[in-house]
Amino acid sequence: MERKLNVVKIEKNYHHGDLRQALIQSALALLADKGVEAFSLRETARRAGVSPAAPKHHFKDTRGLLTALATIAFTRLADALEESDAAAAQDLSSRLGAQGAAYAAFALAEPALFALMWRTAMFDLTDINLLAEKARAFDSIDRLVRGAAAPRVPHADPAMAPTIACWSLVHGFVCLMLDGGLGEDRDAQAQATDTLLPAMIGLLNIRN
Amino acid sequence: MERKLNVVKIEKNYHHGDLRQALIQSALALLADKGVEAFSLRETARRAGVSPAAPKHHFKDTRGLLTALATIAFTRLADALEESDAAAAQDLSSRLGAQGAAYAAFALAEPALFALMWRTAMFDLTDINLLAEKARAFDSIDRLVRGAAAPRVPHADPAMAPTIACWSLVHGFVCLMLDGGLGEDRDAQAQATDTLLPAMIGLLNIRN
DNA sequence: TCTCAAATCTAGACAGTGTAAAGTTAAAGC
DNA sequence: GCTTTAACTTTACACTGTCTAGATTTGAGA
Repeated sequence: MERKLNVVKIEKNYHHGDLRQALIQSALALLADKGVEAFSLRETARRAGVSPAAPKHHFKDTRGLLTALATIAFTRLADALEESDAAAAQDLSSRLGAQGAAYAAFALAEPALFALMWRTAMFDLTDINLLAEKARAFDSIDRLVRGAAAPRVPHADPAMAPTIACWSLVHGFVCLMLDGGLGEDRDAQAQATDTLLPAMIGLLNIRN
Repeated sequence: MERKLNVVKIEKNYHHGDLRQALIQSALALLADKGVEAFSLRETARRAGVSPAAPKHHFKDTRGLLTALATIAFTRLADALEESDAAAAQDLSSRLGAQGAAYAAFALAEPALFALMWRTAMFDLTDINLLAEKARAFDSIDRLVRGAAAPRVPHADPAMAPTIACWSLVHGFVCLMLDGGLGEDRDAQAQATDTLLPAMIGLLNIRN
């Protein structure tokens, strides 16, 4: 029954070929489908067509897989922020608006992935790749708010107030929206993102 | 062996007396101990000294219990916000600072309970008591930011920008801090709450 | 006081979960 | 071609939530 003639190995092999990548894809799909709370390693393996214990060879455990997913999430966020800033106009306020919109757009496009990023009990927060991507995202914000020439200081330093304020404002707004703080109406949420968010950013006294 | 003479029934009865309340207490303790992710209905029952299925009579399921806990959380937050405003000075900026500090203090004092409030997939977001307490908390913020005389409008209304901005800023800051966005150093976090948060609120253009 | 129904809890079971240990298969290295 | 090693399966165990049926206690009515 099984045709073994195909050069491209489509039929199920014992060795998968690139199971690691396949698992990540399954996991991303599962996450998007069911959300963070309903995520399951077994279901991920099932979707990839392998046994429940197969992932262990590529990720130590669920935590390991989720660490990889969170890293991907931070990569995508950092990319989105950098791109939005590169494409934006020259004046600061519109650049701030563009980056805020990019942040919100990313979160609304992949809410489960965005939620995972902040479920720090679920993955390894000290993972070096994850930290790098997270720092890249943060730097993108900081570079815009405090200026490319501003000296790097610890997060808790008073000089960081504008950056953290900007980040907090947008992050908080997005979280409240996704987590039911601003009602459940999807249309109202979209409208809030389009009109309310820029207005809110405009209330912030940022000048560099 | 068992002394039945005590008027106050201390020994273990088949009927617990007030299992509902006991379960809530166990659940709150468990939540504080292990966090939201590690919460378990069976463990809650175990701590209350009853069988795994006992909670069903008082809460339909885990979701039901968590809805009760989230309602308690919103009640406490609303209380804290109202009290802080009642005790604060008269000028707007210090009142804003006080309420922001109260919000942060609540979240830092009970991080797991605070986290639960926004895990909207875990409980019944349409519960009428929960909605009432949540609205009370929101009204406390809105009353301060937009003034007691300001007309009530939908959340997405442009007039809401100051309120949502204020809430988003503080909420986002607290979330970032609890979820590792601002590093893991507890001392730095405490310092950030004391010095950075007021500075950030000061950056907001609020006048009513 | 006795009885009986309702409320409350226990016991047992089932389908899920994560993951550890041991066995099987295929590929790679010599 | 043979052996080693990596990749995967199988099996098993301890958890989880929740369903069912049954046991116990309480309280209300006769």
